[in-house]
Amino acid sequence: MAAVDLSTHPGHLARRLQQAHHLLWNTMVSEEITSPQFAVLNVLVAEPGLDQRTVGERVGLDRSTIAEVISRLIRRGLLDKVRDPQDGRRFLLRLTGDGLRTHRKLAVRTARMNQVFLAPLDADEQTVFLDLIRRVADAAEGLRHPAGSPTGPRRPRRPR
Amino acid sequence: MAAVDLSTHPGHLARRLQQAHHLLWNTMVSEEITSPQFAVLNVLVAEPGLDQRTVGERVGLDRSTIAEVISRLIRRGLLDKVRDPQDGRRFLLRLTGDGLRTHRKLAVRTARMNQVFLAPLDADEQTVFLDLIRRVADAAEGLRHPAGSPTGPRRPRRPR
DNA sequence: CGCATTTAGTCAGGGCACTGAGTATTTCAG
DNA sequence: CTGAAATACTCAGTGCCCTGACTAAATGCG
Repeated sequence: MAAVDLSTHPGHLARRLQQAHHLLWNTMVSEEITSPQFAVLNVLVAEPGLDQRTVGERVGLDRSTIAEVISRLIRRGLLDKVRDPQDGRRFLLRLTGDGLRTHRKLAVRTARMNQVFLAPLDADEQTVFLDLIRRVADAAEGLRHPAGSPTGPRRPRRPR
Repeated sequence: MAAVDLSTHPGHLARRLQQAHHLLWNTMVSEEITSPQFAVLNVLVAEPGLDQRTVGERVGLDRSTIAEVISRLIRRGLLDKVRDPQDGRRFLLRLTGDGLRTHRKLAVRTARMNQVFLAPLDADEQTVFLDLIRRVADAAEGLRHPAGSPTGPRRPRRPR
């Protein structure tokens, strides 16, 4: 019987943590707008007019996934997408009035939800918790793009 | 500009953590067998002959998701599913020889992967990390089934 | 016994997440 | 200027994850 204790496996715990968060989000924040969708709105509040790829980079989603999320937000009327006149490959993204209102409303609820979510930990532990997750996630992501500029403007590339 | 710093949001960090883990799993453990699939194999190593629902409960998956995961494992020939002669609703699950061998192989690699994943933290921090995640996830799950037995044998229920 | 309730599993539908292949546009070396 | 390479995006395919509606089997009260 070589079975392993899953509760010592960070991957398994990470999945359970995310599921727990998803559940709480649905009950305390919104059943319509998901957490990744909110993350996209949030990026565009700070930086209107970004293109899809960059938004995906900011929130940590690949090009395929960010395209789906964005199409749902557009369908809901929270976002607009227009061709970049300077670069015909890009689509520039901008919140609609509705998108901005939705973001404001959800931001409040999200803050409340985070408090409830972290309530089992005291203030010090909460800080440590976030810090440890960040360090592990950053390190693992770093294994993918070993060197390279940490997400620069991404304009020219030496063509060999 | 009421944008929020996502790096202080546990939900966002949890998602990034899981993505990072997924990536590392694919490169260090297996591209065929996923982490949830391994979790199912692992449960059945310790407790052969469980039914679907209970397996799902052990690994933290609802009945729909566990059904999909199990059907993939059966398709790969790692699992067998037979009707419970005692209870015609249930399917009893059991590893095949291939399933057992696969579990043994992956268990080794998983242990190595966990070390790499947690390498950015020192030994004490690793313990704290796992403990904090567990506490937050457990508490949030507890919000769903407010009272009730914590996953007992689930036999009789008082019928009002 | 007989029917309502509970329970195990399936199915449809929606959303997140990745890879790999393909299209259109831009950029740059020659 | 022209063709190769890079870039932004789309599409197909796979897998995880949930809810809600449904089917079939078991259970238990009356």
